Amino acid sequence: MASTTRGRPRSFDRKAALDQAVLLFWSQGYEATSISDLTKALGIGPASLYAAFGDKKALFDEVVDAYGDRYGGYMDRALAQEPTAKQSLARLLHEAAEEHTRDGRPRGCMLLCAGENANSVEVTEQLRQIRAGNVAVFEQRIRVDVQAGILPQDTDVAALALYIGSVLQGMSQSARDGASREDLEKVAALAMNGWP
Amino acid sequence: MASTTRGRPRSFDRKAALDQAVLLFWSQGYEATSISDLTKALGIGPASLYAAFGDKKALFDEVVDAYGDRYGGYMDRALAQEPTAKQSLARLLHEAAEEHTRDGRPRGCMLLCAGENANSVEVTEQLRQIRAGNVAVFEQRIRVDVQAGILPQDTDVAALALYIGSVLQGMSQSARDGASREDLEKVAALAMNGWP
DNA sequence: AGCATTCTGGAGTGACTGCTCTAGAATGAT
DNA sequence: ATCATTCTAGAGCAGTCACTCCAGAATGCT
Repeated sequence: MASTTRGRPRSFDRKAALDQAVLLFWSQGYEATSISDLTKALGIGPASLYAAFGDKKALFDEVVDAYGDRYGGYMDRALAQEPTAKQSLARLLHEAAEEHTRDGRPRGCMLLCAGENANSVEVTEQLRQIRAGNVAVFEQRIRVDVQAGILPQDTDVAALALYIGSVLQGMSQSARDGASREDLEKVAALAMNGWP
Repeated sequence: MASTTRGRPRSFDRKAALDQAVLLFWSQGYEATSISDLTKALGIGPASLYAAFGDKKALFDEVVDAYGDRYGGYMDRALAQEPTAKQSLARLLHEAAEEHTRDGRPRGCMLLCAGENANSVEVTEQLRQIRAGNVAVFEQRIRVDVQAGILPQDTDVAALALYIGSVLQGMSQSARDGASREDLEKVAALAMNGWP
């Protein structure tokens, strides 16, 4: 470390600042989180924030990446570590019930929450495509099981993937609305009842 | 009619203006819809809008009512016109698939969309409570069937109601994200597979 | 016709938005 | 020590926000 850079050193921890920004955007959304909110929370001036991250959208891009790294890992693990698509997605839903209701962080999924009602179409569309990407990953995982004969050949793969994605979004919203982990576990269990 | 009121008559159709306001708040959300958006869409000045509706929040309250009247009736009908809770809620989900994807109106459910990421906690909470009220109605309907012996005595009524509510919210979000009516019909069908 | 009443258009309110400018402070290299 | 470099604090930018003021226009009542 100690990357020898000239000039006055930054007076705040960039990584800690990014963490704070994740929490703010997560709980309030992109549009409703102002630069002033961020600088107040971080205890720095706007110039420092702009020097470190560029403009608001660039900061948000970093926030989205950081969110995936720090809070989104359970998805990949569930998909990778279970033998069947059904077990993978059941585990994914159950872990989502936990992740969406953890104490000390905003409720629900940031990829869903932060982009709603943003005046910036760009942000809305960005998160939308990440969500669509997740559904596409579900679809791939399910297709593997169909080809392996674990699921029937005539399985409507896309419909199943969208189903899981929709339930996930519904759980996220219910978490925001105050549902407990136990509540959401039951939702996840009921949702998997519908699985072929 | 011709309610004989003195003074200069209003130059615009109040009901049509309210309709327009519903569409704007529905598609953009409470916070992201500015008074300027509304006055531009209606072709009137801000003073006229304020004289007719009060402030932004009062207008939104009327919008919420109007939305329920004009677009929310399918819920009550589904709950009232089917013999069992299962049939009621299955119909509700299938009709939601249709309602959430109708051409010529914003996608999804306004009661979910409009309040997200609003700086006004009041608005967020207002819509949240309407949603909670809907889940409570589902719960009542299910409980009737339990008491009638149609559903097992040990049915977790609250969990089932939250399940339907969550799926509904997920469908609304998926509709916003571009899912077609057919896509959502399949989601609804899969969701009802999980029903006891 | 004259008056009280109600609405309209346009300008304007203070507060906030994302963002930038400027002066100076703190560093590494020379 | 000096210098280029990088950062910080604070004021300030134009633009937008919800909302209001005001003069005048359009009505019903008398």
